[in-house]
Amino acid sequence: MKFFSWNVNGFRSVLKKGFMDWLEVAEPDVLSLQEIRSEWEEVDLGVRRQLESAYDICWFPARSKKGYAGSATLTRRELGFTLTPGLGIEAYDAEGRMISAQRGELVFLAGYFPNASQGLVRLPFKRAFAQDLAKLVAAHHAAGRHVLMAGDMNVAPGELDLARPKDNLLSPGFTVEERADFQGYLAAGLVDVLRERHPGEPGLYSWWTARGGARERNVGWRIDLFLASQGLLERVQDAQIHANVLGSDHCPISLELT
Amino acid sequence: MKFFSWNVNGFRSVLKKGFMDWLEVAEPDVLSLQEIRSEWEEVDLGVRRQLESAYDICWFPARSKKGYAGSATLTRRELGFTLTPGLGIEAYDAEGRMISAQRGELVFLAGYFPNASQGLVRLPFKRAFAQDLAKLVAAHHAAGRHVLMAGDMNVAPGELDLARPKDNLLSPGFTVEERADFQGYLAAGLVDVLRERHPGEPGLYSWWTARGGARERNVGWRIDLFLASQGLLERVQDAQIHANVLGSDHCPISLELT
DNA sequence: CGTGATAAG
DNA sequence: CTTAACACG
Repeated sequence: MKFFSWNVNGFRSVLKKGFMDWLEVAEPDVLSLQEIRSEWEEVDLGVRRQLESAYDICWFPARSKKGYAGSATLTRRELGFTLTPGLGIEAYDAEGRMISAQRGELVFLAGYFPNASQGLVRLPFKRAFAQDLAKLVAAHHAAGRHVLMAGDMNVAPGELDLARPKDNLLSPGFTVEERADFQGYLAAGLVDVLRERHPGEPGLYSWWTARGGARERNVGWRIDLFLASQGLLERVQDAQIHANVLGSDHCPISLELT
Repeated sequence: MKFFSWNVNGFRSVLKKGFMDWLEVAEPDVLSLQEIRSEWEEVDLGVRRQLESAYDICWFPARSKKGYAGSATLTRRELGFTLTPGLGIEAYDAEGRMISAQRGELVFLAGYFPNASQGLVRLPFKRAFAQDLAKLVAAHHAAGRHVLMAGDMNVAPGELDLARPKDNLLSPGFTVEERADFQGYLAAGLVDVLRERHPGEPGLYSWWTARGGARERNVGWRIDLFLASQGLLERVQDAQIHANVLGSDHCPISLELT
């Protein structure tokens, strides 16, 4: 079962840049999209029909602000996932942040984690979100469920996960607070799958600023992640960063489960 | 002496679409631009230097709102025009509407006349502007000066001056009020030069909506005009609409004076 | 630097 | 439909 996650920075934008071609090649069984920045009705009708023919779709745009944030989860129809938009917490759900997809004892919890923003003005919001999410993961574990958490987490877990750690100690996405909250996910029993499989390997990034050729020079951040319950690790076949896939300032990441 | 007027709908935009090439071919002696929508400092430095090498330039952007309206007048340096931004009436001058260029007994009064706007919300403003301008023209005439008035006047003088007069009797640019105010310019002693030279000729337009191929089908309006003092008419060599010149939703117009 | 909303035309 | 400002990332 191939899981993908991609912050598309505007679904209508990435559609113009070959998203459907990518989809045909990647063949995800489960796909989380972030920053869809559109209502489902605003998406090209042909695309909608094509996607609906193969996938169960939970399209979850922000209610709070048009064209802002939002996420979607698509699961291959035959897999029979149950899709639930939101965490049941209005502040996050109004921004279309997280979607649950459940199938048996597996919960796929994916979406667009808040950005701490310029001046860290949304750091408190982001921290509350992370802490609420860690509690939810712990609750799933307590109930005997496995969790696969994915998305644009807007935090680089460690120094290895961004090209310029020293320059970004106070930047949104690398503050001590954000990294501490990330540790909270691990404390809840999750594992950063890609880092687990590539300990010590630098240069593995999933986001590059659009300014000044950062992507060509691979001056990036690894902020798009798959975190898996420890009990799920033996089922992980593969975890990848598809840095060659263009169309957004983020690239897709994937994880394969038996 | 070749006078040109062109609503460029964003000077930086038209620069990308070959404005400088057009300038080299057209060789205006005097050029009024409307809807420059930029500060002079925002214009490409090479372009600024090139223009400054040949022209005296009065760049008159709106103070009231960034990227809105504004006009400019460029006169060939050797002609020795005196350039004065504004009419001395704050409400108009804050929007960078009109520039005077004087040389001997000739006053070139050009710029971007207000648009009555959706719902005619600015019709009162536009009427006040037109009436103040007519008074100014009359004053110049009383003082023995000739006036050449030009620009995007945002009014089609008569039924012949737009493709769909019946459909636009209540539209901004063709209301009875706007046409009455246009008559005020004629009452002040000005003549619509192009119409004077082509009485009864339809299809002479200078603006076409960007929506739905209006320009290809020549469904347009003649709202960019040269009006000349009666005493100036014997010096008029030529008056043209350059409908083939692209780059804006308006095309340039010109008038040649001996 | 790019996406999308918005105001204005 | 297009320009430009703006918010956000």
